[in-house]
Amino acid sequence: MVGIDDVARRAEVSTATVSRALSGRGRVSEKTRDRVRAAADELGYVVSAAASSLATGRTSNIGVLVPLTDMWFFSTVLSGIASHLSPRGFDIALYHLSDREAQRRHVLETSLRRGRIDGLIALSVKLEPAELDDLLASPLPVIGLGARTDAFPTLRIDDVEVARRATRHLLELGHRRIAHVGQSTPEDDFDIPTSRRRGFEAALADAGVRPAAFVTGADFTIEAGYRAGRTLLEADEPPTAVFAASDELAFGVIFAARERGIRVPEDLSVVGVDGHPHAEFFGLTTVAQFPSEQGRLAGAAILELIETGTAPETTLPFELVVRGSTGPPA
Amino acid sequence: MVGIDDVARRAEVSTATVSRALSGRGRVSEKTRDRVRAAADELGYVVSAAASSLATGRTSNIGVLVPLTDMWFFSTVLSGIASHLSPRGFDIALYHLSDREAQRRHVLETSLRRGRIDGLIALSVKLEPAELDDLLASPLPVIGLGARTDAFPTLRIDDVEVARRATRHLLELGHRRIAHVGQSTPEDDFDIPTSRRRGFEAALADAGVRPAAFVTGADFTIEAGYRAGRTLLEADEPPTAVFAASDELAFGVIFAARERGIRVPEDLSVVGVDGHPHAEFFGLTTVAQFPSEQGRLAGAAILELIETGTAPETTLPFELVVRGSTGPPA
DNA sequence: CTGAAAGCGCTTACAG
DNA sequence: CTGAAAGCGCTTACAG
Repeated sequence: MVGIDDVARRAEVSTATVSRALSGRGRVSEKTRDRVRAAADELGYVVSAAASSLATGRTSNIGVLVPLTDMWFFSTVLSGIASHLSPRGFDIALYHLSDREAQRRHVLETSLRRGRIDGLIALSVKLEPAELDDLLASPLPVIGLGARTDAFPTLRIDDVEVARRATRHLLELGHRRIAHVGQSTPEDDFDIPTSRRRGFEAALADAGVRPAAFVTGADFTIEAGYRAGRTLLEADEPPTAVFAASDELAFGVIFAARERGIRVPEDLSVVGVDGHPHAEFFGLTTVAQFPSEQGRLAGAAILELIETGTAPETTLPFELVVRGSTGPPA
Repeated sequence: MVGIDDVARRAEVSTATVSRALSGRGRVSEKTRDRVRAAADELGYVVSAAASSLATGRTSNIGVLVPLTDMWFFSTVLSGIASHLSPRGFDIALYHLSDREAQRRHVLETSLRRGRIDGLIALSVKLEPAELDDLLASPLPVIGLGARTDAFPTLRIDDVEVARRATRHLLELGHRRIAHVGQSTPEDDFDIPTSRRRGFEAALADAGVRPAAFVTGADFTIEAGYRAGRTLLEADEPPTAVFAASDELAFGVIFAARERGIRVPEDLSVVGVDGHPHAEFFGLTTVAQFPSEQGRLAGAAILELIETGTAPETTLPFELVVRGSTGPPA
């Protein structure tokens, strides 16, 4: 590997000058700078990440902590993050957080603490209090995206409002037997699925309508939606409308309906959340969010936090997109 | 940050002994080792990645080079890679490769050469010859997954065979007017879409059947499949069967058929490639591959390549899964 | 089995 | 504007 000494020799300057010329920090005459750059180019010199990082304490590397689920959403956010960070010279380190206790501890107590990253973006991650302490015990700047927490600045859509908006849409169409499909856990006020359920309940309460049914164990997959849909539609008095906590869930509900010969939207209206690229093809009414843009904003926020020490709490936009999967009840 | 000196002081040994005790390299008495470990635990000491990497030349970090497309496939492969590497103490660095020339050069000439990673997994990446030279000019071990190349060891399904299998299935059902939807580029013999087209053509040639139609500009998205489907089905003599180069494409074709009131499979049979989790819900017949397992194998292969200097060329398994989207022609 | 010391390849006060 | 030198925090021959 060609090192800084090779460049210094070729440009006939000291390594200190090479470092200054290439990094842009410190004064270097234009003439010298050009000579150094030329030498570096000719030799194909690239600064060693480890050496530079050891000397400066900075890594030009941002970690992204992701749960293992909801592939479309996270990969879209990731590409948004990359599109902001990559042009600014930052690399991305990916940290998966599984459900396995030991694996999670290892990531939080070891992987994230090796000093490999300058900051962390935590995507919709739900951490136990002890895990949160682990994370906060390190001096690592952290930006959250999605889940609510007071522990670090977070970008998020207002999930309660999102759910309210979707549910109100069904109410306005005249529905009164409305079910919800999601993954809320009653003990936890802070996670995304539970906020969406609360918004659903709040919208119904405002209208003086009682929820027709809940399916709450459903993680955000098409399979879970399908199972939930079957359960709901087999009931004696099935709902005329379903608010699903994600588009994938909604797709599953639609498949379950189709299988039973229940027409959408004539017999059953379905609304989701996300703005998944497939939603258009399903004709799915949904509350769209914008994960790619969210990723860009998260990239900007972590750089700001690193540089200035603070970053604002940000509420992200969403938008009801009405398509053919919702209509008035029969 | 607590450093190796703090641990050495607390355990009353030298830093050399701390290093040996914690890394497991070199002889250390059991008693000393326990004392060092206890001290490290109490202090919450984690080895600095930069310092360790500078001293050893190893990073415990593997790069993954991904194109920006086909989210489901790549995120599934990624999680397979993580599931192999993470328990072995390796982190993952993500490198996006866009279509932008300047961005690509930067990744290949700079990002990948900072010495940040011990090896690279290149996912279905199609590189220009000059780009390939860039990549090979560095001493970085590389494993390919997907695209064929002689430049480094590659794990791949035999895409020609995959396409043959799918097409033969349609022929065996009795179809003779069969179209193909994909993204092949006639100039390039080595990429995945073109191999799939060749397999399609070969299977038809074996049966003495002429292709009904091609749509070749279609990247592997549901949108492209929808557009291709419309084009094919508007023709004077539409095909009775379609082989789509990916499941997402196939979904799009199915939506296009549904929109025109063309029944699947009575009026149109559709077969895809991938084994996408939605395929089951569409009742899509497909040639399934196993991206999560592919990721695990790629993780194992790159570690083997780093350790031994060689890794075998590997052909990955696939499997025709017959569902309701294919049947005999009317 | 253990320690003192050199060295990994940069960056950056400090002098000039 | 430029250079000599210390230092970033580890690892690892080399001695003992």
